Amino acid sequence: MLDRDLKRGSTEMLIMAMVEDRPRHGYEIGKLIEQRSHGVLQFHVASLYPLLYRLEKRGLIKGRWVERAGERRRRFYTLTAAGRKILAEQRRTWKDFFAALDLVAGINPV
Amino acid sequence: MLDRDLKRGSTEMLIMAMVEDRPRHGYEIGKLIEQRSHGVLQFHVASLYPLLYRLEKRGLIKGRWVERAGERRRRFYTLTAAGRKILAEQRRTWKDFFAALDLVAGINPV
DNA sequence: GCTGTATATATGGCGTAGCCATATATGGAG
DNA sequence: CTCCATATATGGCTACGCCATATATACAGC
Repeated sequence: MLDRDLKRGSTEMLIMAMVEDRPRHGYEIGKLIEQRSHGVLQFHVASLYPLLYRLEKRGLIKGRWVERAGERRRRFYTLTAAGRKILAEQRRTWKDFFAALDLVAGINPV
Repeated sequence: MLDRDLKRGSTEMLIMAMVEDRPRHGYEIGKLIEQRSHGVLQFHVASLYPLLYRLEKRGLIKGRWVERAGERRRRFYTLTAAGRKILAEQRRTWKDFFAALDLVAGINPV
């Protein structure tokens, strides 16, 4: 099993969770996920940006370009109302999935 | 996100967990996972059998045909020593992954 | 005898998520 | 002048799990 298989389907939730409370740009999102998970979860750029475009296209996040003098342009994303709904659903789905996994395969030690 | 993406990488662990304590045949494994997870986890036959072959080829489970009068032939699988080791690793990996997911995206309610 | 359902295994082809590799560009440290 | 962190972009690949379909037997109901 490869690490990328583990992550399948969790990436959208992670991204959305990062822009839940305030706008963030792509690079920041990637770094933050890595930091907060103590390196367990890492985002490769080739996954990160296409994911952001996909989420925006589906109306779950909304991006806007911000250009400041002496800074490279950055695109900041915020969670939309639709995104908030889907995020809640995905949290629930993952929780249920893990509970089921524990029930069948016994993940948590007794 | 499709359900099949969630499951990626968990299928091997589930199969191995089912043959951890005693031999079971493919069909039984599939049904048992479905039952024990209350329908949350389902195995499609087109995933189940190739997975069993793959695990056997890698030496993680060992199968043997059992034929009894008035019964269709069935292949019973048991976990090998190598399988036991990998199963422990995968349990740990999933536990860590979920902990990280919770840390970053907040799966469990406060 | 016929039909339908549960049991049981088998496999070719498909979609797609996340990655590899690579590209472009800028600011600051040394 | 070089190197690194920052910041975004994309063509092509791999591999997992699924769809669809196939074969075969036991048993219940009529």
